[in-house]
Order: sequence, then C-alpha cells, then structure tokens
Amino acid sequence: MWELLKVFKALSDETRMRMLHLLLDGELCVCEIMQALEISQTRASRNLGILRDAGLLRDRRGGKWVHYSLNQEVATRYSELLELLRNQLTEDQTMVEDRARLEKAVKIGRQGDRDC
Amino acid sequence: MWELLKVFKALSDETRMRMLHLLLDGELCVCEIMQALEISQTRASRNLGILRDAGLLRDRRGGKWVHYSLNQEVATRYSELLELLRNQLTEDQTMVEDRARLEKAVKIGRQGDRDC
DNA sequence: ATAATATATGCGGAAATGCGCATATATTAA
DNA sequence: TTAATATATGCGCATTTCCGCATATATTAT
Repeated sequence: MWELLKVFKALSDETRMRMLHLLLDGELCVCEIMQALEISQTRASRNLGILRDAGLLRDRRGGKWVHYSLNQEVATRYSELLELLRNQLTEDQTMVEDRARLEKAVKIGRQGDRDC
Repeated sequence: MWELLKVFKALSDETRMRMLHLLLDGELCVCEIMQALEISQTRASRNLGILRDAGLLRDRRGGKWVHYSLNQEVATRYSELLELLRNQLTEDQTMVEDRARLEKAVKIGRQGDRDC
C-alpha cells in the first residue's frame, strides 16, 4: 500500500505530471525539461528527484548531463497509470505547448558535446 | 489535466485510499466507514467529501445516513485506477483489517431503522 | 591547475494539507 | 414541541509541501 501511496503522491502535482508526460516518449535530461516546462533548475531537479524516489523514474549520468527516463520495472507494474496520463493529457493545451518547447530545446553549453 | 490532477490529489492520502478501497465493493455510510477505519467522524466526513469533490464518489442521503458510493461515470473513465487499487491493496494487511472491522460494523442508533 | 557548465541540496518562508474541537445542520423518535 | 442521532463545517494549530536563493558537487574544457 505504501508503494502505491508514494506513487499517487508523486503524481499529485502539476509539474510532475507534465514531466512524466514528456518522459513517456523517452529519456530527457534536466535542462531539456526545464526549457520545455519553463521552470527553474531547482524546481526541475527537485521534482524529478521526487519522481525517481517514488520509483517511477531512473537516472543516468552522461557527461555533464543527468538523463531521466521511465523505470521500466515500475512503469510496467503501473502501466495503467501511465496510459491514463497519455490518454488524458496528450491533447491538453499545456502539454501541447510543453512538447512544442521541447522540440526547440537544446542541451545548453554544448561546446565539447561529449556523451549526450 | 486539472481533473486528473484532482483525482491524483484525492488518492494521495492513506485514509482516502482505504476508504475508496472499501467502496469498491459497494455503497457505505459515513458511520460504517468510521468504524471500519477506526477514525473520527470529522476525519471520515472530511475525506469522503474530498473524494466526492474530486468526482470519484457520489453521496445520497437515506434517512439519517449519508451513503457514499462510486460515481459510475468517473469510475468508468478512471477504471484503470480503481483496478490498480483493487489489485495492489486487497491483500494488504491494513485492508484485510479494515474489511474485518467493516463486517462487524453496525449503523449506530438503529432504533427506527427507517431507510437504511 | 582554473573556468565553465549541469545538476543537487541546505535553508527559510509561504502556502497547502490534515485533523481535532466545538458547533451547526438534517433527520427521526418520543 | 424536545431529544437523540448522523453528518458537515468553521476555526485554529501542527505538519507537510513547494520553491527560490545561495551554495555544493560533478564533469568537462582550457
């Protein structure tokens, strides 16, 4: 019960719902998410950490960047939840805008560019 | 998005998860739920109201009692969520105990007993 | 080595949440 | 009517949550 409760708590926040929705389509780094959602670095990092601690995301460092993606094990156990997010949110105006900004988003400070 | 967010917020609380789980098996009045969960009347009423306001429950007055049950329209839209609750919680020790207490629970003050 | 970039985190304050107490409201019984 | 029962709610307080600021850490470039 506590695991499911932690998952619901993690999902009960607009910022985190938007993050998770973007991550349904694949791995992203923190700076891409900040740009897509137009939020501060602190806010992005904190909320991604909450989703990770709830078991929904995993992270992976690649060079300067930390990449977040769905934790497949948990994502499978709660696939109904993720489908719900996809179905109910994809058409939402906020999500449309998030995805539009994500397309334009760039990993900042790319001189060097090793290991994106 | 706001509707789904409200649903997640409503579910992100232990008391409300337990209530909803009991209500998966059918309509209950406030005093039955207080007894099953061993919580105060205030706490029961407040949290049932939150689940109702999130659209998950409907209420119906019958005599002295207010009966809460799943809002079928919304429960259908979010059936995946309810299935998740059922699958992940039914075996949980807390839920087993809640159901045991519910079986023994009685509508208090039954002299008269009109309209249960 | 130093500098620049990307992310995480301690701290503090503002806002939201959870809940008990007392009380209000609704219904029924006498 | 008054009394008893079932539920809802205003208020206050303790706890939690959210987030910005400043700063720490990690990595890469020079």
